Amino acid sequence: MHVTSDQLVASLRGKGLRITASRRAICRVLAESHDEHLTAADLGARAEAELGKAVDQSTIYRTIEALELAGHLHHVHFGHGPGVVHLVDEPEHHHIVCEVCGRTEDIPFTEVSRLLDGLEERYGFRGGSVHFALMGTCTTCTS
Amino acid sequence: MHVTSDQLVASLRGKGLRITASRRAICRVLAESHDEHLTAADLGARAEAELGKAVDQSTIYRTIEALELAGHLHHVHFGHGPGVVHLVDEPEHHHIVCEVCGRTEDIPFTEVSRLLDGLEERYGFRGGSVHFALMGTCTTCTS
DNA sequence: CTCGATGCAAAGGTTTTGCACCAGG
DNA sequence: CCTGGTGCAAAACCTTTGCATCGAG
Repeated sequence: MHVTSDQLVASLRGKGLRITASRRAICRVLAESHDEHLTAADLGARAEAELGKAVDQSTIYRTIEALELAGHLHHVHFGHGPGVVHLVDEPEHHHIVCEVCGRTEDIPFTEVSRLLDGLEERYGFRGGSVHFALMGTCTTCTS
Repeated sequence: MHVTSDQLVASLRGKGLRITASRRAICRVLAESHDEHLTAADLGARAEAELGKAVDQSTIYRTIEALELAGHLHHVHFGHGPGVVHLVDEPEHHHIVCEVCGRTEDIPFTEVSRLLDGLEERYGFRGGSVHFALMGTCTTCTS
């Protein structure tokens, strides 16, 4: 099962952080869009819609930071432009992005773990971050 | 052998582009530092040193763009912060970056090509871009 | 009551762009 | 000459920060 808004809220509270209406809205948006990749701007817009009042961008970024520190959020770069954020429930995945059409796809982390094991042996490098997407070209655009 | 400054200049000229003292200096800097990864700022500073006069940042970026379009330059992101640029002579390589200490290393492209072949089969995705480094942790920092 | 969260505004760092002028071919 | 390159300045873009105030616990 996926992380719920309440679990996120509880986790923040457990860390001694305070829960406000804005944070609750942000958590709700994230829980509702666990399968999407939202920019800070997206997240802000949806939270404002849920809440019916403005949420400052600094609040968005600071809440993202809090959730990231709490281990609930990853933020990832898909190319140039804004970073995106998604919950770290469900199996860890990596991202591939077509540089031509911009299409993105999630791939199971196990697909890349073999490569990363090789790198560890040969280069003393434990690659584990999905912070940047893999860039390339999808077959449609390869034609 | 590595690309020379003259070859870069000739290539630009061949595309109908014009050669100025600034561009010549930029090409010379790039040819001299084929094994380094330079930010636009680095490149500008060195070009100014070679030339003994100021080169505007917009000129740097526009020349980078021209060389990239001509297929001579890759620009790569090693994490947050400025992108870096390097010539695409010599065997293609990928980059690994330790997220903790910031150490970077080049790895032969063949190390990752097996992974990418698998992705192509299973996801219809030809990964070929080295636009983003692989992020992870080096053994020193894993301890 | 205290300390964390918020909003506002401003700065930060990198890259892009508009525009008038200059100069390569 | 004509088109592309240059410098300058400003904007664009995303993110971070300082500070006074608010409000959760």
